[in-house]
Amino acid sequence: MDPPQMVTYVVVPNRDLLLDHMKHTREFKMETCQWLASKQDIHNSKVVYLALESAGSDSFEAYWTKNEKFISRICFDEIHQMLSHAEFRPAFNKLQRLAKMRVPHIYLTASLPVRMEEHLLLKCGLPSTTPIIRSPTNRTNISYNIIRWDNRVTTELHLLTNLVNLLTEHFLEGGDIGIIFAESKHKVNLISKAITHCKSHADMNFRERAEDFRNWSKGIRRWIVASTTLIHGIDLPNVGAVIFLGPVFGLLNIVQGGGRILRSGRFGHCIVLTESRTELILLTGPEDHDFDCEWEGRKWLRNNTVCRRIELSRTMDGKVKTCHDLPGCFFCDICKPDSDLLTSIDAIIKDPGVPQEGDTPSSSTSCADAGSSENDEENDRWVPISSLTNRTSTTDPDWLSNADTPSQESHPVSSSAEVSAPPPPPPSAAPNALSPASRRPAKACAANVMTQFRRQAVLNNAKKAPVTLPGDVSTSVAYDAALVQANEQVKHAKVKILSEAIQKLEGKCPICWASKSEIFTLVPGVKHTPFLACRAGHSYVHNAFGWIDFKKRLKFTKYQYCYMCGVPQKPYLPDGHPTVGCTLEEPNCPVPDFIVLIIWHIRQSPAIWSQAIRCPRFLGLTKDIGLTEFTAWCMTLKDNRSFHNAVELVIWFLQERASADRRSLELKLKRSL
DNA sequence: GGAAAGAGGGGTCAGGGAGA
DNA sequence: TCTCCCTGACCCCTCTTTCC
Repeated sequence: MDPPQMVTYVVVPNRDLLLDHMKHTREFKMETCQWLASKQDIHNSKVVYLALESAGSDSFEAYWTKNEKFISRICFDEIHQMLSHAEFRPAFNKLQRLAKMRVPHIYLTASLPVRMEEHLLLKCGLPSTTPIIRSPTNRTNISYNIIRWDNRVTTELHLLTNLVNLLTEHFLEGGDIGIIFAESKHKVNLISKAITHCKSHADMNFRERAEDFRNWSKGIRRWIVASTTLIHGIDLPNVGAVIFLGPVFGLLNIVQGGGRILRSGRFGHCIVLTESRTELILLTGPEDHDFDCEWEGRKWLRNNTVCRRIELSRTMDGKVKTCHDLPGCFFCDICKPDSDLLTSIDAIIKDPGVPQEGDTPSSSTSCADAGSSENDEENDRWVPISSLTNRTSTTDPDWLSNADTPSQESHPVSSSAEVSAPPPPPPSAAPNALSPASRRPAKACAANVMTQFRRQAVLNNAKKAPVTLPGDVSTSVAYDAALVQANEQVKHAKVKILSEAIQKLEGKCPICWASKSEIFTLVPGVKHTPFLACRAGHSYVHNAFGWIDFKKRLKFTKYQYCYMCGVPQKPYLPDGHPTVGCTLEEPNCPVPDFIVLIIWHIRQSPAIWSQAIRCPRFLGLTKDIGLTEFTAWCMTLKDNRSFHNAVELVIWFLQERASADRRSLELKLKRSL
């Protein structure tokens, strides 16, 4: 009898991509299949694909627990979606449970901005020492262009019609096809009806969507208009141009969508249309939860002076590259403002011609103005200004101050400045496996691959290509699996402290308990305003309502913390707290606003606050920290054995309080004796 | 057997209005 | 003026169940 063969499992988050992978695998004469909860027999397959929902299911956990010794590795494709898509696709949050599998894990992505590496490791439940191997994401065959148009001169739909015609007739080769990306399904429908007659978004039924995709990919329809659904995984060799209508939720989508262009290596155009009389608000800096790189996208669109590739390469690779740095590069609109494409587009913008009937659905000035509710949303994202911006004359002080760029001239200069990526460790300096210093982005390797192979082997071989799986991975893999379990134990110990507090304070006022040591029982129907009622008798209560604003600013990871009280949910659900599930009924949270109220109490009590900022567990807390910074600190996740800092601070307070109560009791006992 | 609906996992945000 | 409450919209997916 033949021994059972070892199998590679690959988790793929998109159905189209999964089917595409299976097709390619079969082309290599390899047996493959899709694993489903309802169809677990994999026959002789050596590579087995799973949908995201299947990978996070209880059925698959039971399956791999039973078959772990026959699993050679598990791979995760397009893993950056773990950050950007987890909010609306909760199945991503369930992938963490797979970190316990004692097999090598390989995480693949071509679109992970450097500032998100730590976030991704935390989200995947991986140790911070996990080696990351990167290669540059520069696509020299793509020309990036931002086209500003004036809604007093033409309409978005009319401009788009002209642009599509121009590209089709003069810039696309015979079999080439193009994509238009829009932010809303409404807009997709509108443009499809008026221009492309071919579309793709999630609300279409499977057959209609597949048919439109087939017509487009075969060139029967030269253009398709799509929501961001088509941004991932479309691997066609003949996409010659991509048009974005606005920033499309962030720079990451522009990189991803632009990446669809001519995978065969020929030159292609990436064009972003932006209305010239609107300005994108630029906040002070990227926020931790901005996983779509919306901030970088706005910064990129505001730029009128320096090479488009600077922000792209800085965001994605942490290294600044311009068109002039890359041999054989297809120049962007800043580096070659007199290209044939830009000259032709300028002519369209200055003299758009008479809009034809059907070009625009109403007398409004753009697709977004078609009288839809989406318009309101778009207005929220775009703030009109009176002055026109100009490609060559505008100097954006914010851009310049943040640019780290070698020049403020209107044209880029060659630069090899490396902004943030630290140098790799010398081969001789073998770092401690647990030391943060051991995690260094390795230099270019065979592919954009993140691996969890043996650390030393990867670090030593980081510059060699291709990466090969070392023969003996068991020690490292077992170590990582054990680390995951140890982290879980630490978190469960913390949950026990929360459980005791919740059971004690159910239906009670936590502020009365925290500030006066009195257990005040809340009566249904009788209002007990926290802080105000708790300090009854005081003439004035400082910051009695500030906690409400603080509460609105706090944003914990969705579905992982109770939205009413802030305590963790499964698998770290405290005893006495129900699972906050998907029901029509209001969840019966026993301690509403528990975390936020206790945090506010800590911050407003000088003695406790000074104790907290001295605590070595809370690095980053300072005496005069502002509310914005404090809120950001509260939402920060330190490591895999911690909850968000807010929860950690409350747990610390509960521990301190228990110690004080214990000491007080002992003192009373001594006195009574 | 195929198409459509529901579930998953549970909010967030903005805008408007009422009441203190 | 501030706080609280209500309403409606929210791009991006896949699997399972129900209905015809």
